[in-house]
Amino acid sequence: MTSDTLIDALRDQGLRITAARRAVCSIIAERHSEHITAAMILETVQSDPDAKADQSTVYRTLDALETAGLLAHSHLGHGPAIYHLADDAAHQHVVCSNCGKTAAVPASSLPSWLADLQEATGFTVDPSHFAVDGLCPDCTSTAT
Amino acid sequence: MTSDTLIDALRDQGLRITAARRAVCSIIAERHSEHITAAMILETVQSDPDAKADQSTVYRTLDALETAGLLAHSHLGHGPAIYHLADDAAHQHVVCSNCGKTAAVPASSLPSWLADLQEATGFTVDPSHFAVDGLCPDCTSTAT
DNA sequence: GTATCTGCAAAACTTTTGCAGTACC
DNA sequence: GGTACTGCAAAAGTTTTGCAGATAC
Repeated sequence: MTSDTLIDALRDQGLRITAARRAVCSIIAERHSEHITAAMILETVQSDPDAKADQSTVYRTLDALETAGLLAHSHLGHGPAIYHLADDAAHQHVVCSNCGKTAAVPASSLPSWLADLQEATGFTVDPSHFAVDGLCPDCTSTAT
Repeated sequence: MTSDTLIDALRDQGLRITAARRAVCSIIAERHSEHITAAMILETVQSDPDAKADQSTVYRTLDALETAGLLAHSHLGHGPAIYHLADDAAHQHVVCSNCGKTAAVPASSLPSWLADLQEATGFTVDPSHFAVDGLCPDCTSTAT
C-alpha cells in the first residue's frame, strides 16, 4: 500500500488533491500496520515542517477517506479512536483494560458464535470493527 | 440486587455513606438490567428533588464503586460509557454503528474462538467487557 | 474533631463546526 | 473562475480536577 493508492482513490471520488491530504495519506500508508490514532497523525503532520496541516483538516481528511470507503475507525476503551485501512484483512482488536495496549487478531477463526450472535440479536455484525477487552500479557502477570 | 448490597459493600471498604451515594446506588440497583450510562444516572439523580447530586459526585461515586469491584464500564462506539454490575452474568454488548442502539447477548456459546484469541495474542480476554460493532435490524433494512 | 465527601466551576481531551480566505482543477 | 479545501478559533460532549466548605464517623 502506497500513499499513491489512497491519493488516486480520492481523485477517483472527484476530490481534490492537496498537500494536507497527501501528507495524511502518506502517514497512513506508511503506518497502516500499526493502530493509528488521530492524535498520532496530528502529531506527525504538525511536526513535519514540509506538511503542516491543521487538526480540523486532518479530521476532515480522515472523514473523507472513510466516506470514500478507504478507511475505518474503531473506538477502543477510554482513549481516542484508532484508524485502519478498510481493505485490511478483517481483524479484531484486543485492548488491555489496564494499560491500554492493543493487539490485532487475524479473523482466522470467525466462529459459529458470530452467527449465533447475529441470530440472537438481529444485528449484522461487522467483524472488522471489533473491540475486545482483556488484559495484555504484561498486566496479566503483574496482576498476581 | 438491592441498593443495600451496594451500600454495605461501600461501607465494608471503609467508605462513608452519604445521600449522594445512596441515590446513585439506588439507581444502579433499580436499573442494572439496562445499559446505564453516566448521563442517565446524572439525569435521574438531578431530577430527583430528594437526592440531588452534582455530576462530579456521581462520577466519583461510580469510580468508588468500580474501585470497590462492584461496577464495571465499557465504551461502546462514539457515545458515553455504559455501566453494569461487575457480578452480572458475563455478556457481550453489540452496538449499532449507524444509530448507536445497543443489545446484550448472553454468553451462551462463548466458543473456542476466545481460546484461540487468547493463544494468538497472549491477552486474557474478559468476556464481560465486550463491544462488537454491527448494524441493528432497523439500520440493516434501511441500508438497502 | 478530623478525614472524607460534596458542590461549584473550570479544565482536559477528543472531535466538530462556522467562517473568511486560499488553492485546486 | 468557481467550488472545494484550509486554517483559525471557538464549541460540543464526556469526564476529570482544584478548592473551599460541609458532613459522616
